[in-house]
Amino acid sequence: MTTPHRDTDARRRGRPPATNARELELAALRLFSEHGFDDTTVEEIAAVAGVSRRTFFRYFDSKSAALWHQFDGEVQRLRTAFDAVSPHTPLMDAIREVVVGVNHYRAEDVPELRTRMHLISTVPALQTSAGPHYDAWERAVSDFAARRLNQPPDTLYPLAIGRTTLAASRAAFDQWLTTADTDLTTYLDLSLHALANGFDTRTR
Amino acid sequence: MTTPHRDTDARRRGRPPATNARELELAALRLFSEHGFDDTTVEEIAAVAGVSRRTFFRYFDSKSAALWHQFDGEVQRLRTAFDAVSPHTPLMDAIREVVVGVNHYRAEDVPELRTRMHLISTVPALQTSAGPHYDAWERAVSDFAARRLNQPPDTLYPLAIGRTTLAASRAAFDQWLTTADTDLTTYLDLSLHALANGFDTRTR
DNA sequence: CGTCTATTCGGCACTGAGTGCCGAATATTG
DNA sequence: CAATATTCGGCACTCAGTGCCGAATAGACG
Repeated sequence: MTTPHRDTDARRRGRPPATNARELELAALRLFSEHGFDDTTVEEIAAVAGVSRRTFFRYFDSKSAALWHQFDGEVQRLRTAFDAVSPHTPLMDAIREVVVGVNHYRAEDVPELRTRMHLISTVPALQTSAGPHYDAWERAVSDFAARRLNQPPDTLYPLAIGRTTLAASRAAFDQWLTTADTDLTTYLDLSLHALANGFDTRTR
Repeated sequence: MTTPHRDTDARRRGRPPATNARELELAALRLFSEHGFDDTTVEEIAAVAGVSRRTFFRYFDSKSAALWHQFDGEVQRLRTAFDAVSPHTPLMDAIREVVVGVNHYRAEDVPELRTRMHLISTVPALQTSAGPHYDAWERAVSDFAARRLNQPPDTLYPLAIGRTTLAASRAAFDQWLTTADTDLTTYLDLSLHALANGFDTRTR
């Protein structure tokens, strides 16, 4: 991850930044939607934000990274939510509540979220870039599970719980994308309940 | 996926292929291990196999695709195994048995498998390319679950089952990679049992 | 105000992945 | 031997990503 310029502004010394990650992200999101990911060059994204190609790569490691900016932010919100959860809530319940809680979006943010997730789940070149971002998300869950189970995070159970939690959540996202207007959190809750039930078809 | 030259040989007409996907895969695997993925150029891989750079891209869509050749083959073996499973075996049991069954490897194939999986799970540029390959694997499971549940494959339950099955299997693979010599299938069986139990910590 | 220093920006040059195109090479068919 | 089918190699091109360096622009300090 690039850590170029701290967003927290108390007016620093040198030349002020001409843009920021968020602005570049929005420019990328717009162009990707209009012309497609492959037919958009970094040059064009940078131009929309009013900076040079070189500067784009100071904010993002790759062309696709711009789309993962918000997602990466969710990882941090996940971790803080896990830190705040009651130690008496059973493990899988705690995970479900945290994931669902982090995914409450304001109505005005939903269209952008839909656009981004639609791109991520349809454009092959973007699926291709998902790996490291998903890993970080999974690790947040694995670390929590590891603390609860009193095991190292890279052992079977914590690993499996982190990975399957993301897997179930992604299924919920995909389902949400193809439906008209059911709430995202409804699908997340459903999918994570199913996970905690071992997909027992009798209990549905 | 590139479909360049049918491997099934009954001696066709034109100029005979100078290499094949398997040979290129082995060349890539060796160079990636020795010099690292990033420090290996497609030019070098092609040279080891005795062909030109241009020809490499006739067999694989990308430099990383060479490493996924065997994995992609497993998807087909998964599908045929699912077709052969007894309709009376409960869903999650069937999935576990099929996945475990497909992952029995001959002892002489294990070193190559370890090398490949180690590269896949440690090199960022390779994690980055995993998405589409994982998707195909998941879809094989989702399609089976969909038939069993009598639902379309792109609905919540089949989707979630396909994705979480891969997630649990990958956790088992990772655990197997970090241990010395426990059998892979042992971990797979453990992880998929845990999945079917909803990671109920009381039953362990 | 003038100078120093910190920080970002823009441009240049370079490597390497991936692609389109076309003629050369090499096989079978008749 | 001629026709046809198929793969190969090479060239040229676009674009992502990176290292480097000087220019630009701000605050700090005399």
